[in-house]
Amino acid sequence: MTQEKFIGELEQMLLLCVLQLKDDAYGSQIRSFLADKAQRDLSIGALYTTLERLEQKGLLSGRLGEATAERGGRAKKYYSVTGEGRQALFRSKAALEQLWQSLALQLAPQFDQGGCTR
Amino acid sequence: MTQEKFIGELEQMLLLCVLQLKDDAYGSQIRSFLADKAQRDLSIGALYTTLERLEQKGLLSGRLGEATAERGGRAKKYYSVTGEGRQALFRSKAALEQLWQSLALQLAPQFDQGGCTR
DNA sequence: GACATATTTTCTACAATGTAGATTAAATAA
DNA sequence: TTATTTAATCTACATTGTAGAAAATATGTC
Repeated sequence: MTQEKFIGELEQMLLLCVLQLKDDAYGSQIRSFLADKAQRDLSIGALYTTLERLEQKGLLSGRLGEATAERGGRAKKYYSVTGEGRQALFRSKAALEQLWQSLALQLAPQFDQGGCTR
Repeated sequence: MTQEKFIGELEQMLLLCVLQLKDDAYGSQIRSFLADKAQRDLSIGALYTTLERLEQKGLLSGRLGEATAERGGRAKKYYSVTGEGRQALFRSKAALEQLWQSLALQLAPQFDQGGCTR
């Protein structure tokens, strides 16, 4: 293939959530985190479908939680971002950032690209 | 509706391109701009389909170019970003940015959110 | 142990967005 | 009128976004 594949906006966000939740990145935590930090409310189904797809693409890896949980309910599935996932994330960030930077430059050409003005 | 609709990643990018190209935002220009600034190569079809959808959603408005062009070929269709388009764009930016900011904070808690370290 | 309850994931289905190739339209040039 | 040029539209399909219902699997209770 000649061009890298791009990941969707929600995929980017979920990758970021998992990255930040570290050892506590599973379904409902991820969902709350996203709602809290980005004001984006997902249904359960929407969440898991996307997590599953990210795993299939190799951008996330999932492992089942310990069997000896001190609570009721099914075992949690913990996710972590793979190296490939990190790459995809930073690539997406870079692409969007370059466009925003050009815009900032156009609006205020007296500032340099670093964007630090204080 | 209870939650604002989100726009796709490519939609964001095209909105940004149109914003920056100002009075010269039409098909092939937009396409070159995107390829140049964000290293994202789109087919003709992919480009116009997305522009068309953005127009239908009211995030872009299009008008046909002047009939008295000094060249061969069909009339250009110029686009501009509507107020609604601007809003959608900044909303998307904000959501993603908040997630990235949390991450930066986690990686380097000694720095404040402004991110300026020089 | 059967049954309620709690917690979390999977299944099924459809809508929206991303993508490309071929075709059409509309202007000028020969 | 026939090329040539420039640009947009059409058609079709793949990928990503979204939600509601169902299933799985643990603990608590009688």
